[in-house]
Amino acid sequence: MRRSERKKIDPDLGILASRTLFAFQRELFSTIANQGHSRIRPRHGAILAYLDPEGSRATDLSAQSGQHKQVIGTLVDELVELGYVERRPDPKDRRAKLIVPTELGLDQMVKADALAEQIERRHAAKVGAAEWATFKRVFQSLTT
Amino acid sequence: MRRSERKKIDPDLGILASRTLFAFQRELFSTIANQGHSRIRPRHGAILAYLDPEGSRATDLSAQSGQHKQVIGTLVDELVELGYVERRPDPKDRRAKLIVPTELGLDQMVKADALAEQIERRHAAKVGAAEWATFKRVFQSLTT
DNA sequence: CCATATAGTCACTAATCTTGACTATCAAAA
DNA sequence: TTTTGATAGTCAAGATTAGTGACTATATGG
Repeated sequence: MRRSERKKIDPDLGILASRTLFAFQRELFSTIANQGHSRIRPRHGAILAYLDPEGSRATDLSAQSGQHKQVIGTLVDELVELGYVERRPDPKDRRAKLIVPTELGLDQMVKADALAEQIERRHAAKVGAAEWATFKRVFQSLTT
Repeated sequence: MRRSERKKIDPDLGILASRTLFAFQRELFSTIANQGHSRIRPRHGAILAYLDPEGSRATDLSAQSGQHKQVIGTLVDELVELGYVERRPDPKDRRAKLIVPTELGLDQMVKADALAEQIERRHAAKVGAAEWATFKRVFQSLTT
């Protein structure tokens, strides 16, 4: 059997992960674009996916998303520009700033979370609840 | 519970996929760098992961990797430069060219495949063979 | 021979990632 | 209190990666 064929029948973890990631992003961002959030790109997910409604620090977002602090800074600039978040001084640490979602940001976050859940429910319905539970448990254990 | 905490306990599919992908790429490419292939970057995986030892067409690589033809062209240029592949006319179609791995390219492909398998075996050993089998089956079904 | 589709490349633009250095502030030891 | 080392965020620059439209050569089916 040719190598490319073997890869098609039994794709490795990297191939599966990248396909899943890109399909997920495509669906989520194209759907959410139709719900009033057409200006944001998958990129901005690094912020919005982890942001707390009460506000988060850039450093925490950096650690959670795995992006460099520099990248977080740029993305926050863009999201401020687009009206999704604002920067406020952190009362607990004068070095730090809190990234706080605006109304618009909160709306995006709620909708994105709902969409993610909906996508997962669809997969779960397709493969069965038990299999899905196993899948997610194993998946999560890989990244720890 | 804070949103960021919830995301940590029960990360969505996108978060899991991106973590898995990046961890996999990091490990594979840093290990393979120590095995004599330090010049190639994860990016080149789009070619090398799908390349047939007998040679593949740019169009097929483009379809399999999901990259634009233009990107494939650039990556092939680089891999030619680095001595991993060469372009040969396709005897079956004079418009097309076959991207054929050199000795060096074949060596990388064999090692990369072995490493991917090794990473998966490690995960399988950790979670148990049955769970791993279910995991991979469900994972694969997501992308079809 | 002709019309239409396909393989690959060129040229260009936009987006994204990575690094190193720098200022302000913190936290804790001397 | 002062010093020392770490941390938060930003600036600036460069390297890497992604996306588009147009173009040439060849193929395929009438």
